[in-house]
Amino acid sequence: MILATRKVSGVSSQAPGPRARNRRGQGDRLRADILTAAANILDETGDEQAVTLRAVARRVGIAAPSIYGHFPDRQAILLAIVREAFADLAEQLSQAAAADSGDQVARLYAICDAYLDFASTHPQRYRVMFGGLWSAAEAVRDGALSETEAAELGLDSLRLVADSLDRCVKAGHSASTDVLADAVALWVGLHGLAHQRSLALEFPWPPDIAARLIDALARLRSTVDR
Amino acid sequence: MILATRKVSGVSSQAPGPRARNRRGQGDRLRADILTAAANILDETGDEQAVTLRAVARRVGIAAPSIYGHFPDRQAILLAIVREAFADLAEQLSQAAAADSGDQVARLYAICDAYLDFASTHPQRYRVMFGGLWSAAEAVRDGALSETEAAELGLDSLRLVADSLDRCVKAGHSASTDVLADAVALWVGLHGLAHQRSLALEFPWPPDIAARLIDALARLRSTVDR
DNA sequence: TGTACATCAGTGAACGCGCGTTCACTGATGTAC
DNA sequence: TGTACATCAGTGAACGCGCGTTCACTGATGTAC
Repeated sequence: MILATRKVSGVSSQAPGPRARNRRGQGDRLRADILTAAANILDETGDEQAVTLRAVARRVGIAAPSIYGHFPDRQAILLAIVREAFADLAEQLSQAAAADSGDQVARLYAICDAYLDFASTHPQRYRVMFGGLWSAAEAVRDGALSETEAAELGLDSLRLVADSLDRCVKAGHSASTDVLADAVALWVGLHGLAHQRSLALEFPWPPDIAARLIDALARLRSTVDR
Repeated sequence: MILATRKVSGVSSQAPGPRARNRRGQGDRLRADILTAAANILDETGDEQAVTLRAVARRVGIAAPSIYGHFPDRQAILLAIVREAFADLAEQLSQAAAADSGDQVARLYAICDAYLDFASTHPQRYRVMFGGLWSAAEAVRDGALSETEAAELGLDSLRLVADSLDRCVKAGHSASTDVLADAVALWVGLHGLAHQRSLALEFPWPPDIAARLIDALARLRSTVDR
């Protein structure tokens, strides 16, 4: 009985059973399974080091060397996760931006909220995206990531913020005179809040901290134009 | 000859020679040496995982088990580094605040600049302070750090910012109506910039990005009071 | 002034572990003839 | 329609490595008598 209990708890972090082999031509499915498993390990442990080839293999239910058919090495898995995470983030923001009600300030808010939501939904992944141990600089040095691609990584989000801020200015709701610079400032502020919150330390955040950052950095005029 | 060259390059990351044993009663010196060595490894590699007992011992020039006389385990070393780093940061900010010229805005700027300077001088250490793999939450869970102490970690800096902002308000230079909340927002903004810069990715920062954040978040009135 | 002895500040060898990676392989699946 | 065979999608055993930690120890240093 004790043994059985042990076994259950020991297996809890693994896939339910041995995995059925993919049919011919569908080998790429394993690639996707590897990525999800790795992302899950990351989200659960919050530790990049926990994403080992062997841990990933255990969870997927395959032998460790099977991974080499799909990724050249360990770093490639982490890089793929980060790439996917940035793509996810960009899509979430796009969706938030798509609901265009005509109220440009509401649209900017929706985008910023989506950003903060993404970070608080996947705090661990967010931390790794922005330089846990995985650092884009390192990946560039190793040649796993081109320099231009690295520079491009968070830029989609920034562009969306900048575009949205621009609309606010044009609609007369923002006093910004340098939209790009203010967009960068706003984005940095959002990142600061998102990152600090991702550390999961209790902190008595002012309830309106997000609005405070957004209003100030986007130089929004109050509703009753002052 | 080849062997000699190898030896030199192999030793390059270690202490110059074998270390002289401390005299009786001065055993605590080793503790300090261990900490500096660990901090240096961290600054050079930017990798918390590189701070291994054995790597630290190699650099100090002692045998690995000697560390146990001073630290109960590996985590204790990292925790001590982080504690020290936060104390350093607080002191830097205090020094910046001490030069009180009577111009409260200049004082606030000096404090903020000191914060950003600290981060750009020790980018790797800064990243670890704010949740590289070492996370305060983890240390609290393991009982290595009390909850109140963890909450206290960055608070000195925040208090200094809040106090300085308060002075600006009282001198009529800031329009803030909730000094604490705005101080938090300002601090979050500084952290966002400091952290993003610590990733060492090239990014076309607007030259006045810091001032932009500080002015907006501190709700500073322009020189010619608008 | 001499000496026995406790203490301090470490050392060296060894342990078991999980890791990334390599290697030669296997067996089912689809395809050419 | 049958069959030989290439290919695909993996496996299992093994390697060498550096790690954290434990253990029994050593030799210099200071101190009590």
